[in-house]
Amino acid sequence: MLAQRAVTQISESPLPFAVNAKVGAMEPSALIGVAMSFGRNAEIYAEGETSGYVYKVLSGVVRVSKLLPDGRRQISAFHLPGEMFGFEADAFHHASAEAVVPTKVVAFRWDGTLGASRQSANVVRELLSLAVIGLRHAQDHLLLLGRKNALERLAAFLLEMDRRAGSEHFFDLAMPRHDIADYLGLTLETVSRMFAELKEMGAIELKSARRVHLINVAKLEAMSA
Amino acid sequence: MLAQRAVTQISESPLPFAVNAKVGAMEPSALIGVAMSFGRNAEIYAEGETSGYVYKVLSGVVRVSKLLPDGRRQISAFHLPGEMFGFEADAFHHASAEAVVPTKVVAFRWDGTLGASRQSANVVRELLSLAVIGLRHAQDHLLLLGRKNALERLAAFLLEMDRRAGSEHFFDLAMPRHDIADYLGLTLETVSRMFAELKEMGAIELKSARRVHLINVAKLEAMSA
DNA sequence: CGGGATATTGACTCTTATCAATGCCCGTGG
DNA sequence: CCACGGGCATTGATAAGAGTCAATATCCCG
Repeated sequence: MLAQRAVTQISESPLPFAVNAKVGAMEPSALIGVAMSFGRNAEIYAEGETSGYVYKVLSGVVRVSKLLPDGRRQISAFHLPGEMFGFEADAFHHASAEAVVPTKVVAFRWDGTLGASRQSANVVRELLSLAVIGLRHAQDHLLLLGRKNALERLAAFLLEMDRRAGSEHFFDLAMPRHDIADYLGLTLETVSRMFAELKEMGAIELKSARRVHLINVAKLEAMSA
Repeated sequence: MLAQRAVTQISESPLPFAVNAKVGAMEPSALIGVAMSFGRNAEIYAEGETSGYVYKVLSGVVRVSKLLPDGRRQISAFHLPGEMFGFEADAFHHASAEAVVPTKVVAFRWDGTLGASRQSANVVRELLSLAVIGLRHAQDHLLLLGRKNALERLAAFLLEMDRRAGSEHFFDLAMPRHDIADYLGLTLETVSRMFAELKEMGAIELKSARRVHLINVAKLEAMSA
């Protein structure tokens, strides 16, 4: 259960550097970033910890999750290179973030409570745009968790991953079945069975457990509800 | 099924007025607002419609929801007086908003895509703060929908409503069982059964179906997981 | 090539959904 | 003032979907 936590937290090269390594579209260009590396399953920040930074993924994949006291976990999002995460309204993290695979991020100092115009207006505008996009993703995911069945959830997940990987209909999943299950609100066994079902229906093929080939995208879209 | 839609959309007094009717904490003080009234179940905006405004609740209750093609619905949030809703990253609404009870809102012109500094930096900062708070609520709700059982969901819902009503442990629910069910990802029958169970456990009392009295808050908190 | 983590598959259980009947409350009109 | 009617809520019986527990199977990685 806890084998997932605290493996290798390799915090590397805390060399402040001005931001010009543009990976995605948005860039808080007025902020100073610190590059950091994390090994597989390493914790980037934990729920309850004091915040003070926003993060941008340079390479790898990050999962943001919340835990119940008894260990049940819900992953709210996977973040791919170019995406930002870690926004908080107050001084504390209300979710935790971990590297799914070896991952590099840049941390930008950010005090959400900062009063006056200590930050450039453009940075704030960019962050607002990102936060609103995050809100939209969350609403979509609420619909998935609250109202879709297991097959619909997996179909939607595979389409989301495909789209974010470039819509080539052929991609590798960075995360294990357990993470997919915790993202989709299912058990890993059910996820596995739904993979089998999608295969039987001829909607997908699996080269290996992680290597996905979408055979019939239209069918997947129809069944993702 | 559709009896819920399009009852009375009373759009009243579209008199632009400078914002000084402070209802909540945040106020986009540089924006001009238009007051509007909506009857029970009236649509404030629909999914797919062009956006261009953010809204603030003056009185009443608003539900924001998304629908699947077959009619399954997920309510992502209920908004009470003082709260803002309707943020969009692009020109379209990705969810719909309706009045749960007769409701007054103020609509503020807002073009999220507005490039340069057409809006005051403070307004943007306030909206960012609100969006991040919305993100946090969404994460909590994802955990509820993905990982909590029916009883835990209802307990958490009642505690949320109590807190937002002033934590007097005695309040009226503005919404019917059907809306609670669609917020909690359950059926209305299950919601009703869980109310009965909470009563049997001595955690709550119901003066009527909508009038809730929290008898044992500690027990509710323990069981909301 | 071997071994541990990851994934699949099977048998069975349990929670919640579904379908259906009844009850309750409140506003309206006789 | 009381009876009626309609929306809303409760309760019951049964079914279905996903969870749980358990036994392999497979895939990397060293």
